Amino acid sequence: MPEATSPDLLHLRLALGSHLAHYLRTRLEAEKGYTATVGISTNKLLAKLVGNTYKPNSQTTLVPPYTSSEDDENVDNVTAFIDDHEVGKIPGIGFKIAQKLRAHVLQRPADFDAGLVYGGTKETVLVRDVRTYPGIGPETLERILGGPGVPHGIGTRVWGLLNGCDDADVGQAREIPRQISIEDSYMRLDTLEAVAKELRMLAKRLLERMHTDLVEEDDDGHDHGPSDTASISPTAMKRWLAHPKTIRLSTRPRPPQNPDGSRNRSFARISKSAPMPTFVFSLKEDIDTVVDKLLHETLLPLFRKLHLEKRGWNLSLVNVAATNMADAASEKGGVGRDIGKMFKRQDEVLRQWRVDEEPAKAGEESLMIEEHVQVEEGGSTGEEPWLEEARQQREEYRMDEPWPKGEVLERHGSEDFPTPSQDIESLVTDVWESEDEDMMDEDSFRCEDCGAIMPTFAMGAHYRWHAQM
DNA sequence: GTGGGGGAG
DNA sequence: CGTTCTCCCCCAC
Repeated sequence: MPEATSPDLLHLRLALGSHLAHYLRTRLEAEKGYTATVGISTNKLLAKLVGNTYKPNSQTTLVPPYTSSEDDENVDNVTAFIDDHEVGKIPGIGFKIAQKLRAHVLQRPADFDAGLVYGGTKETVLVRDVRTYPGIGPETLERILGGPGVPHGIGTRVWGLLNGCDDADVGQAREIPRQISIEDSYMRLDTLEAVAKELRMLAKRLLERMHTDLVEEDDDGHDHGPSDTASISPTAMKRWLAHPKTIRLSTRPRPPQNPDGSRNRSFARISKSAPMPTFVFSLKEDIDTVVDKLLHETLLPLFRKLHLEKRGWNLSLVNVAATNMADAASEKGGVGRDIGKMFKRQDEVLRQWRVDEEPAKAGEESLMIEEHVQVEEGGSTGEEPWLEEARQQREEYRMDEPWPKGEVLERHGSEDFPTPSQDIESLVTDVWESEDEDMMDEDSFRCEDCGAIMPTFAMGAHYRWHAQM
């Protein structure tokens, strides 16, 4: 991995990221009541992976060195960190790809699958095993993994992942999903009567979901539309935020029995789709009436197209989806999703299944931050030299601390903080200006002493820096 | 645009 | 920790 930045700048970015992460977690919990776990590194892959290190309500930073020269005895921490992961644990490498990679290094069909739970012979294939396998590289991987239907450049992509490289964007959450689907799995579903009954229930649940997710009830004449200057209409109006243009029915036929009587599970699905009938968008008609029409005019016909044989099938899963979201849905520059609303909706959905009233504990949302953090070898714990946990979970966040975890810096004195120079302020400004424009608006701060502009979360550290000069 | 593959959380 | 339920993106046709 080429060194894209100087060690000092890398250090600064990681420190900024750690700081921001702690600030965000602190405010999220104080203002919304949600705890969060964060990973901080230079890309999404690494941030995500390292975030798993310490799970509830904490944050972890992958510390430098991120690179090492070949004559260096010690490998860089990125490699050291990622090498010990089982291949299938890498985001972007799922079950299928992992099986192919295992088969390659094991030189056999990688049959291990079902359960070797008790065997103890865990032949887990690690990233290291694949990464160092003779002849391995982007081209070899492309050949192993590539094929019909496989995205081009998969070899290069996976090779990057195995080496801790990932250029995937960290995107904004959409406020309207591209698809809404409801599904159920079954131990046995092989009669048309039963199917009709299930389809009715799925259709009803889908309609309900469409209403809670896609219908906005602006009870107040608030600022929803582009121009609502004279909209004094407290008319508790409801309106669709998006219209799914397509409805899709998919099933998962239970795979036929093997000769030897074994069950080779398959997840293969088949599907048929049709235009979404417009009557489902009626906000006046009774739900059950709409469900009935949808069932008989759309879903049942779709099912017959999907399963031409009248019987003989046995479905293990049925799914009904509303897709192809029209207009408002495809807005790209959407702001972040309101996670409070997400949990609220989840709660509504879950409530109907909840038998007793457990103390509805707040969900934990995970954050992941690119850029930054701190470090250097050996934290105070010593066991994982490449990890530094910011663990002042119970402490209140203090703006005067330059780092979420002050002790790390103490060990190395001034080297841990950027050398004071006249460039540093523009450096900091550039960093976040170019990487997070949104923060400029409401969350920026200008130092009265030196004029540096920075996000407010960095204000405390900045003043400490002045004081320490 | 449709249907299937693969993956994330 | 494994399964279930969603949701997403890509590809070939």
